[in-house]
Amino acid sequence: MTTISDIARLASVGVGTVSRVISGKGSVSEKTRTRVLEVMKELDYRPNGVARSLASRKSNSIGVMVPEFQGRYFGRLIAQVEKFFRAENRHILVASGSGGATGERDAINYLRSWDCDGLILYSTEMSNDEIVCLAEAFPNIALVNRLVEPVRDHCFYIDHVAGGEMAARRLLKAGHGRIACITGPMTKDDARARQSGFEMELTRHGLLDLIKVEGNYTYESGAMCMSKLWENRKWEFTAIFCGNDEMAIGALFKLAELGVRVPDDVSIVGYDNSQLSFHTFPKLTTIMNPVPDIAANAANFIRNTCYEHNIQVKNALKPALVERDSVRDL
Amino acid sequence: MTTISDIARLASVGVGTVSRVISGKGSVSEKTRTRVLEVMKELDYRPNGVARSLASRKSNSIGVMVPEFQGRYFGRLIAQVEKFFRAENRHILVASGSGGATGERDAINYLRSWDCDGLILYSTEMSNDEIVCLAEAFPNIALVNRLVEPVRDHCFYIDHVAGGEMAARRLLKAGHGRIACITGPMTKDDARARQSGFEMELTRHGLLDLIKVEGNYTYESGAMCMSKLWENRKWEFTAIFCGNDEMAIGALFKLAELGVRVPDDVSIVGYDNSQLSFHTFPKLTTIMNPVPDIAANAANFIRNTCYEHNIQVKNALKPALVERDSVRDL
DNA sequence: GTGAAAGCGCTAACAC
DNA sequence: GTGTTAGCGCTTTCAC
Repeated sequence: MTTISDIARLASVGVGTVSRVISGKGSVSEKTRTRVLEVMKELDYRPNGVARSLASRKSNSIGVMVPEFQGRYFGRLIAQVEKFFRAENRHILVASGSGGATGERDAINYLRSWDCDGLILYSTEMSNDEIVCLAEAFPNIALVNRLVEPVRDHCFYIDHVAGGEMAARRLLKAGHGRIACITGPMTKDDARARQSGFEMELTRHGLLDLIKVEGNYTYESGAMCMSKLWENRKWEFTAIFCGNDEMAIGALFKLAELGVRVPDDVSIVGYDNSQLSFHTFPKLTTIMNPVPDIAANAANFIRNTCYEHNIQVKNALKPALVERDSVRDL
Repeated sequence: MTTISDIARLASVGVGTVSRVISGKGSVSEKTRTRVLEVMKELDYRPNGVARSLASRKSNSIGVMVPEFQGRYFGRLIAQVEKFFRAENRHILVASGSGGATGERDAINYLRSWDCDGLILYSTEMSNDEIVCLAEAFPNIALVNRLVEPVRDHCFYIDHVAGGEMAARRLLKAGHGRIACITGPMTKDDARARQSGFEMELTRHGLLDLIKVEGNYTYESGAMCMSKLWENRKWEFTAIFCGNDEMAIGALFKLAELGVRVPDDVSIVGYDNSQLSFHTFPKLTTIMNPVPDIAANAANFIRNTCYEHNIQVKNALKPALVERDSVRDL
């Protein structure tokens, strides 16, 4: 392996000089600079990042922790964050917190042990207290898709109440008055927020009753809830709001089996704008998670705290309605 | 930040001893060991991975390069690889080669600069020559989803010819005799292999002519090719083989618009077993990419070369048919 | 079983 | 402008 002193020796300069041409900091005469560069090229020299990081106490890399690598959502998040940092020649370290709080803790420890300058965390399992502790010990931290009150400046989250309201407004606008809901698991903050935004908006328009079934965000549960809704429907609904797209697609599938046409017989609004929602028939009207916004704001927050930027950031990001073909105007 | 010498001082031992209890190598008396462990816990000591890596010339982490983070495929690959290494307390570094050969080179250089013990690469843009060069300079390398002849031991790829044959056999078994194809881009090795396997199997059964249109693997192109096929169909086909699921779903969508029923009027076989294929109506019969196999074999290859394992690995992995609802038996 | 000391490849401070 | 040198936090001999 070629090291900096090999280069220094062959170029007949000191290691300090080589270091200066590598980093571009400090001044080097054009002549020496060229010579050093030549030797570097010739030997295919690649500065050792580990040593640089250790010596400078700065790794120029930021750690990203996601619950898992699968799923379109996390991929998009990672991709977006990476784009930002790659643009300024920094890198990201990715770790998955697969499997509960312990996994997440491990992943974070790993990231910290590699001297990440900053951390972007999508933690679903760790407790609020633990996160507050972490943020005290290591302030260069951005929390994604989660609001932890004591450290709200570090949080970049979606205003799901607003999202629920948007869904409701769309259905109201189309003239639907009898609406069913397939909600996400009520143990989850985001599921509750979506639903409460939805119901609040309905209430504001004088629509006080609706029927709902609780699912668990999976395709299967969507189909099952749909069956339930359909079997004992003394209550004739014309539209369904689903807590996420997967369940909406499960419902869509069940409806197709039942011979019910969407949107002719019943309208559906999903939530998440997942890739799937674009590939169904009919294409799903849904609420878009502003992943790029979240990623951008979290990344900028880290750039501010770690790399002396001074960019305005927004913590609560608004979702948006994506109009497609699953809602029919009455 | 707590360092190893802080621990040594507080536990009244030398740094060497602390190092031994951290690594578990060498012998330490039970008494000292306990004391050191206590101090470590008390100070929330986290060994610095960067320093360890530099000192030991071994990072216990392996680099993974994928073309992009989005898409189900890469997520699954990364997740699988990570599972293997996490199980033995090692970690993965992920980088995306977004944007052509340069991006891939950058990503690989980055991974190497961090002293990765081994590399698992999903390169789509770099030339064979360049890969051979790389493999000479750095032999701890596994190539995923690609066959580069001179270094075939390092390659873990799918036998797409076999996949094409499977698709053909399924359709043949159902009694289809007039078949249309929406192929992937013929510039791509895998698209050609899929198609040639398909055609070879047909030929073996005496079916010599078929109609085909070339797509580019996207949803949109699937829909467009389907239109083309449908418009000027002097040729009455009863089945379609698509080069991947995305195009198959595009075709499905177009067919639904056209009022053509699947599989009643026409059968479809896709390729890839993407998540999407499970969420369509009807569910898509398709060919499964053995991602877990690929990941496992590539990971084991690296474990053999980097970490003294001795596991049997297979280079050419066979896909499999996934039977669902888009093929009708005539 | 344990401590001291010499690096790992680099940066940064300091002399010149 | 440039070379020298002292670390960065750790592992790994090598004595004891």
